[in-house]
Amino acid sequence: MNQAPAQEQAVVVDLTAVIVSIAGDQPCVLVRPRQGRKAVLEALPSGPLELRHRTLEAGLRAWVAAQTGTSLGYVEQLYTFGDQDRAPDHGDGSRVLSIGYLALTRAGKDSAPGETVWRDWYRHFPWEDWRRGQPAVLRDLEKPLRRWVAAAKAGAERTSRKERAGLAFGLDGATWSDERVLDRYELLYEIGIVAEARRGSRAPAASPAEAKLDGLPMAADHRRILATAITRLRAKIKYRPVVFELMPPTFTFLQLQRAVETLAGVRLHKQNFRRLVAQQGLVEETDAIIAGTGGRPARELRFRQEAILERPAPGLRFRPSAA
Amino acid sequence: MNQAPAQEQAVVVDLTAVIVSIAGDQPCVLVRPRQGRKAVLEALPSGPLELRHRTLEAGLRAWVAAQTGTSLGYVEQLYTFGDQDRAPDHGDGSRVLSIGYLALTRAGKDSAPGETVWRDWYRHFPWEDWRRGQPAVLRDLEKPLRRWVAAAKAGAERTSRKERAGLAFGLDGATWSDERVLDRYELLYEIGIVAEARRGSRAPAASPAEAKLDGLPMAADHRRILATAITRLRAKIKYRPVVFELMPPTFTFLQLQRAVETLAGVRLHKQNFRRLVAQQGLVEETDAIIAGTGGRPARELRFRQEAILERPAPGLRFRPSAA
DNA sequence: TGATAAATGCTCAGAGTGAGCATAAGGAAG
DNA sequence: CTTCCTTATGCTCACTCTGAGCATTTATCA
Repeated sequence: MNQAPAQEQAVVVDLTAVIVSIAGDQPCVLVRPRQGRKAVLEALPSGPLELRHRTLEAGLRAWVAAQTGTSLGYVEQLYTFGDQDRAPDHGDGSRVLSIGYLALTRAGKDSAPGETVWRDWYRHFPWEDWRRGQPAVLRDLEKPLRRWVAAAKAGAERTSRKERAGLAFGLDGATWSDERVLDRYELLYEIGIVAEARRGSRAPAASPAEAKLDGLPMAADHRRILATAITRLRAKIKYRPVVFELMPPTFTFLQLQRAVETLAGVRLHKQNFRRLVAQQGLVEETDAIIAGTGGRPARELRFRQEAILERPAPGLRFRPSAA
Repeated sequence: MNQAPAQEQAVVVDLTAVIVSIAGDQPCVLVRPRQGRKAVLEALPSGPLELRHRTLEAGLRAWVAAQTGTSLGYVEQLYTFGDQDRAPDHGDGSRVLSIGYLALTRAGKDSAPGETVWRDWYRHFPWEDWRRGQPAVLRDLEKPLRRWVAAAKAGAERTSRKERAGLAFGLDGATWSDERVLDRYELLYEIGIVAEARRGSRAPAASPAEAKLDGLPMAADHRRILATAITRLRAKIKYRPVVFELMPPTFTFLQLQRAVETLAGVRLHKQNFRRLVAQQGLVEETDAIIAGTGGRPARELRFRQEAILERPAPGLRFRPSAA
């Protein structure tokens, strides 16, 4: 039992981290430039699972600290990726599993530890940012989406494609859901719009028109992992007070609202957001007042730690607003 | 790069399946008896990841089909478990990762494929079934829980323990949440009530009184994986129509309600459940009427497949009722 | 000093939800 | 056949939650 049987080849386990912070109005993710086949691509920090780490999460924290100098606060396992044809290629025929993690930190844009840099995640998902109304790309994506639907022969398959595309991208009267980030990315991958889908020369190269629709690609399947992370985070802020992991110790209502909007990619109704946060008891006022907000000074707030334990689901169950 | 460096020892990846079905009023999970050190324990079906499987899920489906004769319908990845001190011991010092999966099937209790058997999951979690009111074990668990709280020195630690125990088990005015299955199990593990916690002779053996409090243990960390699965499933039925994966093609409102109650371990208000399901458009009436329900005959229903695609979150957002 | 922007307070209509009353329609007991 | 029990179904009502938007207050800036 000590010797692996011949057919058991090496399985390599990578821990891959999506480390998120907010800088101004940008949701940032920590990436490391990596030389790809043709160009320099951005890669998520990742490292091998080592046996000395007693838990997976401890392993992740250890090498993130070593590699990027960042000490992680909130960490959550996302998903284990193991598709053979989408895994990073180590060139030796071994099977690679990536265990994806989501981590939240307050570290700002200025601190760019090691070779890493903070990048706005919407560069990789330009269709996900609705804060200034419907993104321009989205209008252009509609055509290839409909073409893909029409390409199926009429019947069940076409119906299914139509519903899938409609649901993911809010076509045909469906409403846009901020949480379907992964659905949308996977659909674009399947259609072949996303550059990663064409790597194994599985699909034809993008036409120049199509290339413009795609966001910035990432190394290996890292954009998929990032999509998974955004999906999870957007869902989670609605029922757990995780935004506060990204906030400074004190803040104003509007700053908190902007943080949520930044992550969710939507605008919220100011008074209702305020009411929601206040009545959930998630924050308490300090005795300070913050001036220079561009208008009437705001009360300074801080997160009430106790809130985590009080309510069953103390998140911010906001909904996008029209304005 | 072909040869693994010396410090890279073998990582073995197991796929572990929590296969759930409903038989009568029991939520069943497929288990296989396995000889433990002292007694026969129940183990979840699991098998190694093989390289020929192009995706993890395909691998899971393949060996579940081979081993248990069951063809899985709904499958969802749960979590990857890798804690060194809680992993199954293969006896060769290798690192074992288990990727847990949740699978739902209609297969009934009678079909016991291979060496496997269907077992009521509440045997492993007797404190989770509130369908006939507060479970008796729960009253008895309160004492050791409070002792554990009191054992911490006064201050932050004790406060934290008090809040954690209260939140998980609904003590001190907190309300019981059907979704905290994993929290509760992990807390009992930490306290040492759960037999698995004492395996590595880490904690003293249970007093006879304490042993009665514990549910039936499972092999390795399988009870933890099962707890994770129940947690996920209980959460998911509230926002996705997954119950229907466990239902026969046609059913009545009450049967559907009983299925949800079985999974969630709580009683629901009949008329409101009915209204909820109906107005969500999750079901449609067939033209049949089912007699012999013990009262007035019921309309026969079937799941509306289209419902999956219509609403953003077409689950059953029920809440426990008093009656 | 007036315009503008932000902070805060409050109202109001509607949808959604918990509880429970009331009626209908089978089956079993007498 | 009548009565009682059980489940199926319909409907009401009080309340809470939420989306929207009006109104005021208090800074900053031209």
